[in-house]
Amino acid sequence: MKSKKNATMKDVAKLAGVSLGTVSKVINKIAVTPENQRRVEQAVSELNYHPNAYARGLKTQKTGMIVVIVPNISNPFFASFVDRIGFSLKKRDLRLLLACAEGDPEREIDCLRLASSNKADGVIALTYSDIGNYITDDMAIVTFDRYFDNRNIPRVGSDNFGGAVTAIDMLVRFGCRHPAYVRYYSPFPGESDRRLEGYLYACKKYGFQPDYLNEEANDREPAMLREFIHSHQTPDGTLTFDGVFVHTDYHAVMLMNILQSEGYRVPEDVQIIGFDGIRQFGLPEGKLFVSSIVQPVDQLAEKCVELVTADDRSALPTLTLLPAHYEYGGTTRDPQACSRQNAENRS
Amino acid sequence: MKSKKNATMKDVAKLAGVSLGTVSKVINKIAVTPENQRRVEQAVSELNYHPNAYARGLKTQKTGMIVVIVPNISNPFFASFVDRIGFSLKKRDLRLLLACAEGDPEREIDCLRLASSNKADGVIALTYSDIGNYITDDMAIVTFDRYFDNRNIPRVGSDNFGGAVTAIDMLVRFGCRHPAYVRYYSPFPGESDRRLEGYLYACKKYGFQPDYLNEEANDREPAMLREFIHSHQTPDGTLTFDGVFVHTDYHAVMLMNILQSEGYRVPEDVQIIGFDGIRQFGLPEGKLFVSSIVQPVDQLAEKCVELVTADDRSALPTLTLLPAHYEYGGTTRDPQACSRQNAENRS
DNA sequence: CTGTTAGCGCTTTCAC
DNA sequence: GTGAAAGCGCTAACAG
Repeated sequence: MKSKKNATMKDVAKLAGVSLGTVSKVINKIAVTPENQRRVEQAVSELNYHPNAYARGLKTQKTGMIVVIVPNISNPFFASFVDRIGFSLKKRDLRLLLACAEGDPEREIDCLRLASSNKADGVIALTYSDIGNYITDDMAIVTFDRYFDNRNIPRVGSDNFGGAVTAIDMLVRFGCRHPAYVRYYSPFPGESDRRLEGYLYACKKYGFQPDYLNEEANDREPAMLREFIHSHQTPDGTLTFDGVFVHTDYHAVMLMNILQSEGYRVPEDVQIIGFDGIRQFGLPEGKLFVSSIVQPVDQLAEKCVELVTADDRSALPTLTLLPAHYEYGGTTRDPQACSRQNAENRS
Repeated sequence: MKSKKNATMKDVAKLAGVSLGTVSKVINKIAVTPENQRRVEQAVSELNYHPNAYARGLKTQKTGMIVVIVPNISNPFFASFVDRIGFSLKKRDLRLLLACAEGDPEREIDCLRLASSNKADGVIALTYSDIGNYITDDMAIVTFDRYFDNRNIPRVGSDNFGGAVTAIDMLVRFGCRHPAYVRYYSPFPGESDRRLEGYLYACKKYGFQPDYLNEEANDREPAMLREFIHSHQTPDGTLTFDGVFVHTDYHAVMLMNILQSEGYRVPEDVQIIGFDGIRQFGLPEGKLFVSSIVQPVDQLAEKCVELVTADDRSALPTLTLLPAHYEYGGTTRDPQACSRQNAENRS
């Protein structure tokens, strides 16, 4: 077992007393005589033989690997997305080649190349860089959320518009009459832009005056939130909004902390609903940081894998939207959830 | 560009009017005449040529890929570990093949096989399954924390003993006189077992009576914590411990929630220090969930990569321990941190 | 420095 | 069914 070179198909053939082709057939589950089948299997286990993936890949031009590009994996949403992708891939006996771009477009382009250089059979990309021009028409690629100009790349995402409408519906149901919206956006167009549209649509539906913060992601995010709060204070210190739908859970928590440090109570004075459904410690049953519109990560991942592995890529849907749902996370005056929680505490 | 087969080295050679070997040299950065260099480069870009990784791998028996095995990637500690591994790998122009075992030993063994079947050059394993017997002597493998019997597998981890001692040192410095310890452990031996030893050592050092909960991970963890609390209540409701060092941040939060639901204040009545240093939303500057002994994830990852890529594996250290440090996260009566935080809130 | 050539380990015709 | 043989695209050893 020590430093011995790996057994090759040739070795197996010799030991089994059959030809190379026969061994290959057994490995690839093609019919051979039971006798030969047995002898080959015997030799395989005796030599602890495992087919060399590279030789096989060279021949078949298939690698069994899918590149997954995400900005990073520390972000809990990306993490759970990758986690579920891995799960869906595994079901199909595929491997996950992870590429964390860390905001470096070079890195993403490099990963895209993996697909061209036959190191991977497909790419699932969740990216905020401008790599549209490096995507060649022949590669199997699916993007999450992100839209690329001039290209017919299948896109998968949550129903952001519907999710936003749900957020406002919920805030209204829980007593809000002045729901605001806060968003820091990436400069790249994607499906999550629909959250603003959903907010505006819901405002019109309820006859509310839209009131929102809509800025590009930047370093002054907390400061801007503070300013937003101050600019909505009446002389007696109360706020002109009583609920906020926030573009992401991350910013929802940021807003909550700032509101609290300014002496406002959440959810008593201001109710908050975020977006993403990020759970503490990444546990499937983990607590949400805030009440949120939860993205259906499992199904999103499965859909991405389904599309990237599709046999016929010519008939793929350009856009696939999956429903996101509201879930209580402590920052809404949700009567049902509150009573449920009390019950849990008693247990 | 559409459906055209990828250009091969042969195509490049023909277009450039040189031989295969010359092209290969250019690709592998071996000296050729400037004229040939130019012509080959020209042809390469003209044909958009990329070397086929599988053909190359077949020849060189190198793949440029490292398998990273973790239980999952939703757990923030594993996520940031993988994130940093990716970073260290990238510096060396290596790729990360991610395997989330999801507690399935079969899956881990399968990944180990990748290394044998030449699909990967090495393995970094953070695992809680019993896969020791499937590790062959010839594979480049490094484990995080986990110890395998009878095998000389390089191990990397935090200085768990030292970290535990620091935890108690800190609790004492912040006024504790009765620090307890709580731990739910995995049945597999690893370096993190040293946390208990560190606790016991520190108790002896300070002349404290050790007082701890030490159980295997199970489904009744919250219930057992509640029982632990109840069994430490004096008739007037106060607790016989005034600080708890908890084996992980995750359980530290669990304990904190239960203590609070029982009417105790953290850190006023009970101070808590966890272990791991998990940050909210995985941000490098993110808030800790609890005061904690922070594992040096960056250095741990770098060390793992360093060891797995070492040229001479015969002289590798069997164990490499990196220092973990205390960091304030709201659950200790840390005077310095409190004042710092107040300053921040004012900003 | 260059071109030629022999494989790396496997799959896949193709006659038998 | 089976075995022989021709490559997949690349690297490395060799003679020129």
